[in-house]
Amino acid sequence: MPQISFEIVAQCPVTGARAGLLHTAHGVVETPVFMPVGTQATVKGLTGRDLADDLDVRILLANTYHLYVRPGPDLVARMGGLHRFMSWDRAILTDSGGFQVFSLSGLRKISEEGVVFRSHLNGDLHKFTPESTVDTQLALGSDVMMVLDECPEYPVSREYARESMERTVRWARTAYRHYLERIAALPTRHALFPIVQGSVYPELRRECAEQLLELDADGYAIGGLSVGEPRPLSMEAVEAAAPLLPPDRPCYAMGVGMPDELPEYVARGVDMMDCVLPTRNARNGYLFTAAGRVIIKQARYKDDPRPIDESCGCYTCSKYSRAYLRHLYLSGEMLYSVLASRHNVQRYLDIMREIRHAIVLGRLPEHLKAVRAIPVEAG
RNA sequence: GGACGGGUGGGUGAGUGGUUAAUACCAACAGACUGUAAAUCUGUCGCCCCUUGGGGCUACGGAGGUUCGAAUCCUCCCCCGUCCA
Repeated sequence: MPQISFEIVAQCPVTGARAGLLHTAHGVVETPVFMPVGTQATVKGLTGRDLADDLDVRILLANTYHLYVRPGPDLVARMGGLHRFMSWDRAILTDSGGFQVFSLSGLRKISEEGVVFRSHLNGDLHKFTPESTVDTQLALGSDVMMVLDECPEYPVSREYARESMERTVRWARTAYRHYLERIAALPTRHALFPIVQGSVYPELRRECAEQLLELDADGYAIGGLSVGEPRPLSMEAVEAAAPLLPPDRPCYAMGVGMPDELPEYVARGVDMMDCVLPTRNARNGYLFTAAGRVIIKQARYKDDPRPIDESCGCYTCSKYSRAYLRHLYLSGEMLYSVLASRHNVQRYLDIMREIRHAIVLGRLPEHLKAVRAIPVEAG
């Protein structure tokens, strides 16, 4: 019995891109969707009011590894689960910690049973297994859980990519078996997505996708993207895997991407994405607009009275000038991060709404053509 | 008037004979960031020239001097601070 369901409302006849509705235990999500990243049970700089009432975010992402090492799944469970703990009653997807296998590579050791981590906070040793990460995510109360995977770096040899991919498939089977046992006894609904790996090798991607199909999961993810590889190779990896995944289930491209990449992934069959870029780049002075980037610290914006993006309806753009935001940035004021993050997340959500709208109207090819013409630098 | 202390590149401030166009931090300017060890990190930062690497010029309050060589030592002068008259 499905834990979440996916309803396709429109499909692009040219690309096959879909507009859909993802029904979760915590509400309905319009797809294609961008999920803001709230690693530590918070989207940095944004309140629940910003996210829900203002930006109308329907699903966000949290991280199992980070919440595991602090404050710990037991505490979160005691506080009523992650939704109640962070006061977010909409959907939550949790990453398994698989990405940390990659990003904290100096602090971990991979074996067949799982990964042994050294906590980046205090050096304590922790072991993550396919089963334990399911349990941890269930303790958090995640709506969409991810299997533990290994996200290999780039470049990686074909040999290691295969070895790693095959281990990820074995982990996914183990996790799934455990998951099915656990949810049978639960009244709540939690999906578990396997993750397609295989680095930049299309045949490994295909092989991985085919093997994961046997799990008959509610949705599938494509991982290992944007780990340093040239963008065309990311696209190739998705092109290899996405067509093999079940057409009636959501496809989630993990950890992507830049604004110009989002429609490209959707056009290749992706329904869900997440990325730290809108929030991290906001804090680092890099703002996204419909007309290209604005690096707010640049001297050219010193006395620019315009909003970040004249076509944006967000709170920041309705109230504040580039000159003011630049001043806040250079002064190191925390309000800068708040206002910039709100704008960048708005931009990402708008990008997804525009894509969805284009699919529903049957105009995705025209939309793709238009967005490909957006310059790098805003005026 | 006297006694100390001090004057260094946009700022603060190291450096007390060569390896110093001069540490570091700040500012300024530019860049990176993709399932967040990130409110982080990197580069440039006297002028001119040959587009690697290098060459030339000007620089540590001012003027002289000692020395193969001075931001660094000596002399005088000018400023600033503290203290004593």
